[in-house]
Amino acid sequence: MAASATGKADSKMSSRGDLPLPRSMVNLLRLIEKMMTVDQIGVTEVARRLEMPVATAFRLLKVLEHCGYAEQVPDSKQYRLTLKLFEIGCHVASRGTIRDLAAVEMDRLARQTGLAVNLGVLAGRDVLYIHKVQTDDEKLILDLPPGTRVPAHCTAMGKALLAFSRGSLREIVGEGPFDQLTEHSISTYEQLERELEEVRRAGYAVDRQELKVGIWCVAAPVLDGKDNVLGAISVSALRTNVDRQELDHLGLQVLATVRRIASRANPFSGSMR
Amino acid sequence: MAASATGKADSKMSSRGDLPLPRSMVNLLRLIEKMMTVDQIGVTEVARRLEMPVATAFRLLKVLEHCGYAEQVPDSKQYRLTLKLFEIGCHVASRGTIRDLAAVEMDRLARQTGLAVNLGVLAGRDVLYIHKVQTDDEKLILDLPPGTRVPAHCTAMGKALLAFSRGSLREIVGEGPFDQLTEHSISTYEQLERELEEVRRAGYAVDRQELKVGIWCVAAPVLDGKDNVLGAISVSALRTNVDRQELDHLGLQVLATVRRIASRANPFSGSMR
DNA sequence: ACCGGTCCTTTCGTCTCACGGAATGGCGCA
DNA sequence: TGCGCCATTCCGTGAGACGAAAGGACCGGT
Repeated sequence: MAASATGKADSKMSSRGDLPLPRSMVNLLRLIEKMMTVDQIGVTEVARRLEMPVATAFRLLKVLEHCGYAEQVPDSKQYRLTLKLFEIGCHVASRGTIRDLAAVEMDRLARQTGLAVNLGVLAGRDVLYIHKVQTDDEKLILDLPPGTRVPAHCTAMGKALLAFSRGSLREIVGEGPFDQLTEHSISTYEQLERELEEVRRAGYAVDRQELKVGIWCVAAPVLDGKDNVLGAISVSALRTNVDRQELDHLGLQVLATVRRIASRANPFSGSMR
Repeated sequence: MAASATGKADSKMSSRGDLPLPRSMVNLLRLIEKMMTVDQIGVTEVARRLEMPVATAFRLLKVLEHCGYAEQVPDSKQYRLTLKLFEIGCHVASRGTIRDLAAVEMDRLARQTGLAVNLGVLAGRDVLYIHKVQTDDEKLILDLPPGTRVPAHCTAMGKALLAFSRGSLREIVGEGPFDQLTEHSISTYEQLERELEEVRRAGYAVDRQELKVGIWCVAAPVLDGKDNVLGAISVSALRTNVDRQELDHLGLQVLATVRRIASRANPFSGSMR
């Protein structure tokens, strides 16, 4: 992530405006992002929302349609995204991540504990959930479908990921103060730093109602041979169903799980974003 | 040096003939599709594979990078897709499909039957798998992760989808003959037509080793109020674990499941204005 | 039926800006 | 040390993206 600080020590001010990026292509991606939030959308509304003439919006939509990313609904002549992006997204997720490797072990852990198990990676300052295994009724408690983002600082998974990440913590999450999703959420940078130190000592992270009242989570990172963080596994439980001792036991179970996952991942090392 | 002898050939395709599509945007999408198949890729290889000058490939990659769709891995200065496309894909899948509605009922069915349960939709002549619920050991038998495509004519799910689809069968699957994935697969158009008639009569479809030897499947479509096909649910079992009677019973269970799913989907329907 | 509105679609002249050849500099390897 | 491969940058040029405006289908109201 490099960042800042004197990449090219010359006097050229390069704040941000001087990198000339083709507008048409950027607009195409902007259109995709707009379309993913709505069910279907017409040409003129695209033009309005993206601030471009209708002819341009029309051209963009036709490109998406021609390439199979969008389709025109017959009745209303509006456009909607097809599932092609879903296909692509699934490919990306099972290629660049440990999802497939982890799935089997996650099942085992879910069976052992009877709790919901999640797999996620760090995406900026958020946790991005990749895969989940949960037994029916847990859906009602806390459902984190694949593709969901949650601020890292208030989840066990996020803390596990942050604690073992390479980059500087400050660059990743910023200075704070952080949003508090519950009254128990971490809010200051110093608090987070102390917590992560504790996570590193224990090897796993604990979340006591920091994300949602009534929920406790335990999470541990999956590391490759060179201590890169490939992702993290978490289990979530109703606070009323576990006590402190069980929490420790859960921690050990999660640790055992991530070690088994790690041992399946030999040849790779890539750090996933 | 690599005589890139091939002159430009043409670029404007294609079936439509007279609609001029911006090459730059189409190339951007082509790049995404190429990148999804590899772990990481460099500028020159992109240029080679997509038959474009390196400067163009470089520009495309920078657009993806700037918009968060790709990142440059520090060591090898090559590029890889980030999980942004995964996020987008997940949004699309849970917006335009019945995945979320179906998930709970799929769990129930998996528990009742002890079998693997899949949800899919029709994508051209293929079935596109959206979601699955399976118990651990079934993974080894037949694993169809989300995003997978399988020819519709040789799966129970595909037949369930085709049987209740609106469009003309011939336009969807073509004339045949169809690929046979096993010796039991349907291969001719007439055979498929007869089979679909049977499916419409029974209300559910059966696959006896047409997709994979040793596997039997049962599937039924999820219909909305206006008999549009929203998707289909299937269960898969080892042939040695079920007999004919159980197959009928499975059919009824699947039918009950899809009806329950359909009853959850009142305000929405696959294609409303 | 008529009219006004909204939307999708098409056309066309203008000039932007994407293109692509070529040069640069870094890196690994023989 | 030199060679080869690579990512990155530069720049002149003309293909082609842009965007205003017109065309046409549809709808709801009067």
